[in-house]
This record gives sequence, structure tokens and C-alpha cells, in this order.
Amino acid sequence: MRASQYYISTTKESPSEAELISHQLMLRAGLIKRLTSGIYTWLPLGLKIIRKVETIVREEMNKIGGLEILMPAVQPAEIWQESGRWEFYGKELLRIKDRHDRDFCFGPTHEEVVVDLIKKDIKSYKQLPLTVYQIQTKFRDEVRPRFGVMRAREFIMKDAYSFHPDFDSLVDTYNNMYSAYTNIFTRLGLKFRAVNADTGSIGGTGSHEFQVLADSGEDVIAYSDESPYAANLELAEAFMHKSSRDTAQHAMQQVATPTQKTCAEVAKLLNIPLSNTVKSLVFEGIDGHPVLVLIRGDHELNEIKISKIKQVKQPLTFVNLDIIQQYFNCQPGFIGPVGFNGTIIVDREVNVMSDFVCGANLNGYHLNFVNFERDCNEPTLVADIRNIVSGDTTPDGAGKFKLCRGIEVGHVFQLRTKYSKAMNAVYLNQHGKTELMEMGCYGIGISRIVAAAIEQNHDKNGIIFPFNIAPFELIITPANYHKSDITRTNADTLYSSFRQAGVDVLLDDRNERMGSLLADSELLGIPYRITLGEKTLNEGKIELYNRKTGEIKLVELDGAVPHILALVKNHKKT
RNA sequence: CGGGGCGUAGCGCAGUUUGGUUAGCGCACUUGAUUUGGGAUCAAGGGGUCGUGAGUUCGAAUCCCACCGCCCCGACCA
Repeated sequence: MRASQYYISTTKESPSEAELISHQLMLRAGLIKRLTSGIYTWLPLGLKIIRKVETIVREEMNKIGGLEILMPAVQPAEIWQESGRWEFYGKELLRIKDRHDRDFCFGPTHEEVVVDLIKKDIKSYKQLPLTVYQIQTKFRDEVRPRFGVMRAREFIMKDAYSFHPDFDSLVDTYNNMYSAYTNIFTRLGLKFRAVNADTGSIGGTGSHEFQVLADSGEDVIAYSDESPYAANLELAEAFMHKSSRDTAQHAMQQVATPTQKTCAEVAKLLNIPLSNTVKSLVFEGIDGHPVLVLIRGDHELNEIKISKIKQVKQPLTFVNLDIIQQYFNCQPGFIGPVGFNGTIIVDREVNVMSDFVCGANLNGYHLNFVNFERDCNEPTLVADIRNIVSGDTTPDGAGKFKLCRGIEVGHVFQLRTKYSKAMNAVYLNQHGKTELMEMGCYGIGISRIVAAAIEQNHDKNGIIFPFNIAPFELIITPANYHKSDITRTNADTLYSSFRQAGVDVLLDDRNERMGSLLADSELLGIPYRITLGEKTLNEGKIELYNRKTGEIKLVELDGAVPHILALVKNHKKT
């Protein structure tokens, strides 16, 4: 491709709308252009990257027997009512009406469509298992779109769905999918980690997220420094250090804490470790009465974990001050379990505490040396409801937790029979008996990958694309292309040689100054650059620049093509 | 939806507080000249519903009201 005939719209300044570095660079490099909030046009350069990502994804899906289909983006309300999600999906589902006033939605995901398809076509165990996938535009009316294509409303996603006669078959495909994902993200040249994940609103049992490691990521990943254990913080399980309480050593004692409302302040006043204190949180319960939740003073509540506890009302809601006054007779900051007769849910760490400090249910006072059973009711329920913290022992006991941030680019789920049950997707087994299909679903955020790759690979001059998804593999930047015959002839010859050899090459023949060409090539993140001008050509040499290492070396013009071909082929092997 | 900020040329901004000729600057764009190995210089140009609507006023980018859009911070997810 010749740059003079291509669509390149780079800018020096980044638009004020962009906060995240990848967003800024995508706009500056002219990969995308915003049409409206969370909705973007992909320009030729950006789309070229998307296509390269898609190709890798397709190849790996096909390798494990996935069959590509293309489902409609616009879906009728009926199938969503059938699955029950027309009501449950909420405002994120973009609902539209046709001319007959019938309800439709723009698909945020395709479980309904695919189940409807498969249940009508697949009748026998002989046709199972079956995996289909598509690469398609989705729409989710996000509460807050942000970071460009990272969290867009309209985005491109690969979604795959598998159907099985039994759970073993599902696990089989799930494992194949897991390996395929590992191959995909490896080939994309990304540093990533697969982690145990929450199954969220899609539902189901087993689930892993594929997280691209980046400080700007919205997710927190907890991983073990010794073992393979890794999980989203939302799910990361705390280790049980001890299983029983120590015996009480002291009688309960009321202490004045006139201004100390937080555990940290109380611990400081009493000169005790923060881990000896207990924090009290009050949520609305399902029975209309408040639920008291106890967490060790140095820990944080995990909202996902607590949301799974059936006594707690969904969505998770703190009770208001009046209710606290009514049930605890004090202000928040002095709440505690002593004298409270309602539901008490405690973290496992709290359950094994003795002689601890908590609020006295009396404004201005806390209690020291409190013990369950002796001083207050035993917990109604004991559960793991806290966030793990860096340095905690991992649940396998084999290492310590470390935390880092990640961008979720892929997610695999064992859906089991959630949708086949709701929509009656059944088949006949060997014995002619009707059975529910087992299902899995597997997503990859194609457009998000581009942003994630940039987030992970950039420097002050711009993007450093991993080779396999770079918009071009090689750029030729001639000095004085329009003035110097020798430069133009050599540049053209190199260009056609590389083209014939199958290299994805861009010849920057724009009539710009050298500085602009070089700056653009670096902004665009093209892995290799050949610079040539009369100065070096007269010595029979050209200059080869490696975007990633920053290395510049002079190469003999004669052997340049095979030399660079070898470099390119080496990348393509992976 | 709650809180904060913004809306003036493709991009980045000034002008708004205190209303007053023809609305400015830089980048980008067009033409010409000199240039050309790290984002050139000079000259001449094109490009504006000042977010929209309704008001106040002799006069509104500027003041008032309403609406719309965008960005950032909290509840969602690939």
C-alpha cells in the first residue's frame, strides 16, 4: 500500500475526550473516530488490525471444530421473554420497536438466538456435541461508556456456544476452548492471565476470564506467587488460617470512644492491632429486617460474595439511618452484635475471633473483649465474604496472594442447562429418552483487544503493535522520495520486492518532511521500518529500525530483502 | 440515575467575569516560493447555525430560562 493513496489521519495533539493512553493513541493514530458516546467508526488502519485479530481467532476456533455462523443483530422480544431475560436484563438491553409496534432488541449477546436455532435443528444425541461461533457487532447500552472502544456500547465480539449430551462432553469442549483462548492471546502477543471468575448475570457454574495485564485495567486479579491459582478479586477465596476460636481471656468491657467511629480510630485509641477489631455493616435483608454483617477491621467486604448470600436483599442496599436507629439505637460507627437479635452474617475470619472490639450499640462507646455465645448471639451464617489482600495465603495453601490489574478480553462459561431448561432445548439420547442439552458459552472482545494491546504496548512516541496484529508489518520511509531519483527508484524496488514476497508493507510516499514520516511510523506502531536516502544509498546501505527494541542498524541494500524477510517469517511462525 | 466539568472551524484553545464594529490564535487543509535524515520558513487563501430553542436588550458567543450533547467520579461487563 502506498501512503499517498491510503487513509492516514494522524494528529499531534490528542483530543480532550480521551483519558486513557490507548484511547488517546487510537485517536491520534487515526484508528477510530467517535460518532457519539460509546459508538465508533473504525477507519482503514484500525479495521485492518481488527481483521488480523479476527483471523487469529477464527483459525483457533476452527482448529477445535468450531463452526462459524452469523446470527441476526436484531432479535425479537419473544425469545427473550422465553428465557426470562426480557425482564431481567435491564436497561442495558437496547429495546426497539418495528413499524407494527412489535418489540425487538439489538442483541447484547446471543444465547436466545442460538438456543432457538439449535433446539429446532438438533434432535438426536448423534448430532452432539456441536460448537458454533460468530464474530459480530453487539450493542449493550452501558451505564457509562468510557475509554473509547475499551468500554463501548457498540463493539465487536466473538461469541461461541457449545451444546452437549452430558456434562463430561461440556467439560471436554470447555477445556479445548480454554486452550484455544490461550493460543489466541499468545499469538496476539499479549501478556495475559486466565483467572477463575464470577459467573455474573449470564449464570452457570465453571468460568474463567482471560485478563490482559495492564495497570489501567478495571479488574483486579489475585494470583498466587507459588501456585497456578489465580482469580478475579471478586471471586478469590480467602484461606482459612484456623478453624476454632481461642477461649475468652477477659470479661467484656465498655470503653468510651466519643469521636472514634472507624475501626482504625478505635484501634489507635486502644492501642491494639486493627485485626482485633470487628466492623459492622447493615444491609437490607430479604425478610424486611436488617442483616448485620461483620468483617474484621482490617478487611474489606466483597460485594460479589455477600450478594450471593440468600438472606441479603438484592440489589445490595445499605439500610438508612432511621432503621439503624430503630434496630441498634445508635449511629453508624457504634454498631455491634451485642444485644442484636436479628440475622448476623460473619466472615470466616471473624467467626474464629475472641476477645474482639466492636461497637457497643451506644453512641460514643465500643466494647472490648467481646466473645460470641458469651456476650452476643452466635452468627446465623459464617461465610467467606471479604476481599483477600496482598500477602494472604492462597486457598490451596501453596503460596501468597499478589494483586495486579487486568483488562478482561475473554470469558469462558459452563452454562450447563440454564438456557436449555428455560427454552426447552432437548434431544433424544441412545435410549430414546428426552434430555436437556448441556451448554457452554465463550466470548472474546475483539475490539477491546485492540485497545488492550495498545494499553500494554506503547511508549512516548506511540503504539508498539505486537507483530501479528500490526496494521502493517513494514513501513518504508524514503527521504526526498519526490526529489531524488535514486531514492525513489530504490524505494519502489524494495516496495515491490516485499509485496511480492507477501510482506504487508506500507510505502510512505507522501511529500512530507522526514520528521513527519518518522513520527507517524512510530505513532502507528509498525514493527519494522526501512529508511533510505541518498546519503546511505551511496554507500550501498539502508537503515532498519525495530519499533519494539528501538534498535537502528545499517543493512547492505543487496541482502536487505532476504534479511528482512527472515525477520518477518520468524514472527509468522507463532 | 446521583455528583463535578465542558460545549466557539477537522483538532487544541482564547474571548464570556464587566454585552458594543467584520469572532480570534496554534495545529491541520489549499496555492506558490525557498526548503527537506526527526513534526520547516515566508506569502496568499478556504473553512464558523459561537450546541439547540425561547427570552432580556438599540445590540447577545457574552446576561436569564429550558432543552440537547460530550467528558470525568460512583452502581454494569467482552
